[in-house]
Amino acid sequence: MSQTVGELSPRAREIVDAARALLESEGEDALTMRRLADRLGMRAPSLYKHFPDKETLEAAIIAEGFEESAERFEAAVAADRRRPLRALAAAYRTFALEHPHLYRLMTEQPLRRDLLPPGVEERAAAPLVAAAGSVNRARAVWAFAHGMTILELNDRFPRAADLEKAWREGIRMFERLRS
Amino acid sequence: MSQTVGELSPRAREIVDAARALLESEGEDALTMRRLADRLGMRAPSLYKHFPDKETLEAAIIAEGFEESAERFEAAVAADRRRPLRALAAAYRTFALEHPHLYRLMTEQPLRRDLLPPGVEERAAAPLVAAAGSVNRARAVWAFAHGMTILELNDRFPRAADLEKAWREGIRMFERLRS
DNA sequence: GTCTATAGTGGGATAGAC
DNA sequence: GTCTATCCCACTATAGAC
Repeated sequence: MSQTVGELSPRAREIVDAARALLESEGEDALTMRRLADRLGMRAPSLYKHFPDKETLEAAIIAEGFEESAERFEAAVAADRRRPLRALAAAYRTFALEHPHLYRLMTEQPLRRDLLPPGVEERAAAPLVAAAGSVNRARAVWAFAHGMTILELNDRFPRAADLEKAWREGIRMFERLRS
Repeated sequence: MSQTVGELSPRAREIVDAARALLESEGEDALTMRRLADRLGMRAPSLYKHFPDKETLEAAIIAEGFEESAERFEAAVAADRRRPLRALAAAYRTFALEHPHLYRLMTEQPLRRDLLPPGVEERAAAPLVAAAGSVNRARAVWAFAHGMTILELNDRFPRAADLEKAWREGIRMFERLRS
């Protein structure tokens, strides 16, 4: 079910793993070629023997993120076939809150699709398109989910806000439209 | 109806204006103290006689953004009392697309409320809270609108996507819930 | 309120030896 | 595939003279 990201040499794999760990623990600003090299016990210039530039390395992390979130979404729908939108929303939020920095890297910038293995984005999107019933409705649901998520990550809701309730308000609506 | 941001000296006003112009024309990365000083025909260190740090200067720009968007939202609701949510959504998107870099500055990071004149955020939010009927519903609508907006700005929808349609799908739902 | 000078910190990336 | 040395870039901010 799981699938490896492209064809990476063993050393390149280690570098991606370390890069992701650094990103997830300290955020995007901490992901520099120097700090990454430090973690790997090597010098920054050596990294360029494995990746042509930083963007390509980031794309490898992003591809992993898409593959893992796709698995989550597929499992969520499989586990609750009665209310796929609700299940997807919960899985979406959970993934983002568990991997906030990865989620930001995946969503807060234009996607370099040319640097990704083909199909990874589509696979992650497929369960939602199926559950929403149309592409436009899927876009609206995605926008709602991303908005809730990124505003929460950016600390834009009041501390006392009942976000579960706001999520439920939104999902309930989208569910009604289906019937 | 319009209101000035805090009490700024004339020179400080000029600096904020230039900073905003620089931000809007070239984006957040271009808004550096050096480039700002260049535009004003002065040296970067001189800016610190007017603002204690960059964050405070940015907060002045953000406050302006809130005031201007509040005016837009109030006018939109006044112009279409039958469908306030639809009017607000259109005004929201228009403001963001007209001022993409300002919109990013206003939404993509935690808000330094301690650096803003009191009430500016609330005033901008008020029309939506009134139109949505409840705070939680307002949060859901905001999340949808912000999601649509920022995903568009981040170029995450396919070129061919009919975003008008996706917006309509979302708004239609939220309108139905009211009745 | 402006300047010069500068501190201090960091970044991505390349050349060329081994 | 790793290294050293280095380039060139950028930033926020402060001290102190005028």
